[in-house]
Amino acid sequence: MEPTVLDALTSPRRRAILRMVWDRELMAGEIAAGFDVSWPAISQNLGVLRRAGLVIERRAGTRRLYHADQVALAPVADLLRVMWAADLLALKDAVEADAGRGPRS
Amino acid sequence: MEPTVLDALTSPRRRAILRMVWDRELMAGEIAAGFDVSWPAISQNLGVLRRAGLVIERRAGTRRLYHADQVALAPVADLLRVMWAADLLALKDAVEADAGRGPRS
DNA sequence: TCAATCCTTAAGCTGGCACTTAATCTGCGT
DNA sequence: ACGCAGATTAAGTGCCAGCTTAAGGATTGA
Repeated sequence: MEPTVLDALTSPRRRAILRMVWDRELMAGEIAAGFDVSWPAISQNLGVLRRAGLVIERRAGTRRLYHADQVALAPVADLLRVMWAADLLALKDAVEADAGRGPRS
Repeated sequence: MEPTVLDALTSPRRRAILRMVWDRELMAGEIAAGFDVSWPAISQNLGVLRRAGLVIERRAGTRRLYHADQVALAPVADLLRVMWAADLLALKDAVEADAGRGPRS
């Protein structure tokens, strides 16, 4: 029932979130502002990351602050670098495919 | 359109196939016999692995032989070890969840 | 060329996952 | 107590990856 580390990492969105909080602590709202999807969507993804043990939640008043758990992430740090590189390629491909709708080069 | 290395590795089934042909060459039929899904399902997964450049196909008569491309796999070998370990855990959890239907311990 | 074997490709179905909107919760200020 | 801001939880929708069955090559042997 609880999501595994791999479950959490298979989503590009969650990898992007993880990169945002890699070396700093951010409010849920700040994280959500970085994407053009709804707040609840980000909240749900944060929940997956938290239950998988990849991020740590800290409450401060009405706010919830998140940051990557470096210890838990150490074994998959290399994996993440590979995936982030792949994410950039996928983004590049998507942009080019979209440009394909316009004037052909 | 062509599947990426990561696309190929996200599927537990494909990781299992990859492990089968890690250090030996097997016929498509032999691989399919190792799973309780249909032949075409395995063939499709082999196609993904092949287009992603992770396995090499060799034709011998009417047969098609597959084996892992060690060179292409080298950069993600560690990743695979992590994923195979996770696969074992997932299997263990699945078995325990299934046992939960029967008599409680 | 005919049939048989081995395997892939085509077409359609389905479960799961990430998203949406709406409702709810929690802590703070007044 | 009340209202508001910050965020999660609940309920429902749509899409996609992987499966199924059925049809279609490719190669060998008679």
